[in-house]
Amino acid sequence: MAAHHHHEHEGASLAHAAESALIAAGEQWTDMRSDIFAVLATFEKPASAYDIADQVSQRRGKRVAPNSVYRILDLFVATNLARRVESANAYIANSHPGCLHDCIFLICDSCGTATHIDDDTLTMHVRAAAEQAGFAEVRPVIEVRGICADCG
Amino acid sequence: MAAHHHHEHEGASLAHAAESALIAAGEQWTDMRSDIFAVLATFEKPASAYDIADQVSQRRGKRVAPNSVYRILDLFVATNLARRVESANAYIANSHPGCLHDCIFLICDSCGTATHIDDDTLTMHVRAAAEQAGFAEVRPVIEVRGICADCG
DNA sequence: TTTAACGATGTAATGTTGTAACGTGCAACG
DNA sequence: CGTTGCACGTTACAACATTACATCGTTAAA
Repeated sequence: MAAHHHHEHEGASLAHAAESALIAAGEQWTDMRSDIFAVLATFEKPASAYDIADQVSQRRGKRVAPNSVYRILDLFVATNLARRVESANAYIANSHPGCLHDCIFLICDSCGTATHIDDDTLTMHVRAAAEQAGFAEVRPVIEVRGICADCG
Repeated sequence: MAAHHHHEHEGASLAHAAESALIAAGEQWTDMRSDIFAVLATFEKPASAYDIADQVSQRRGKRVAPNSVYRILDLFVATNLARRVESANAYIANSHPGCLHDCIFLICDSCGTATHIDDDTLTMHVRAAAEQAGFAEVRPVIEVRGICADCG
């Protein structure tokens, strides 16, 4: 089991880390992006683009179309500020933007919360298996559905 | 690396294996189920429920609603005759129904084909990591997106 | 033999998730 | 000043998925 330690941001600290990471990627940190990231970060569970659109609309007092949310979510995923949870069609803020590695999500079928694990040894094995099979530009999607400790 | 060997069915042999597995699970092997499985098995790539609905409709000369297809696909997934590819919102026939284990899918972003790998050592580690975190009734979703050897 | 129950499928409507195409506003730069 | 490029708005639509209820045929009890 590989240990992997790093600081987990939260609240304002996380927002600031996200801003820095986005700037570092040569992108702008606009009001809209800031709002979307802030809303995304408040969710306990993976949030759908539509959930986010609703919240951001409220916060701004003006309708924000899902479309716009998707655009920015895509950017966030591309720049590692957020992750897409494939098995939930939803997104989750990355609590340590700037730190790049594959991660493993555990999603509770009962309460919907997602917890996130890092195990680089494991993910490297997955990558290796895919590359062995001739795959390139490998992007692992490792998620585990189940019942969490609280719901069990 | 754990080796895992078993017979890979195809064509009529696969259909028969599927039938046996479904019967063994205490379910019926109806015409509709047979048709849906047959169509699913012809696809090279993961097939959406709507793709399958279209093909089955043609084959039967009568519209089959996506609804009906989803019902049967759910059954197939529950009984291990098929798998859902989460990152593609699509389904793929299980080439060895009756043989139960987690599997890893490699999906090409370019051509869409999915190849399937078994590595029980790897999947057991994923399970172990999830259980360690307090999860129960664990169901791993391990997929790798990338560019396959043919498209590379 | 009727009839009740059940499982499988049909039908229709609707909800959710995701994209495409194109328009507008604003700031940087010549 | 234009013009260029990026962010965002607006509309429409496509793709994926579920819900509720109806129908049909087989089985099993009365």
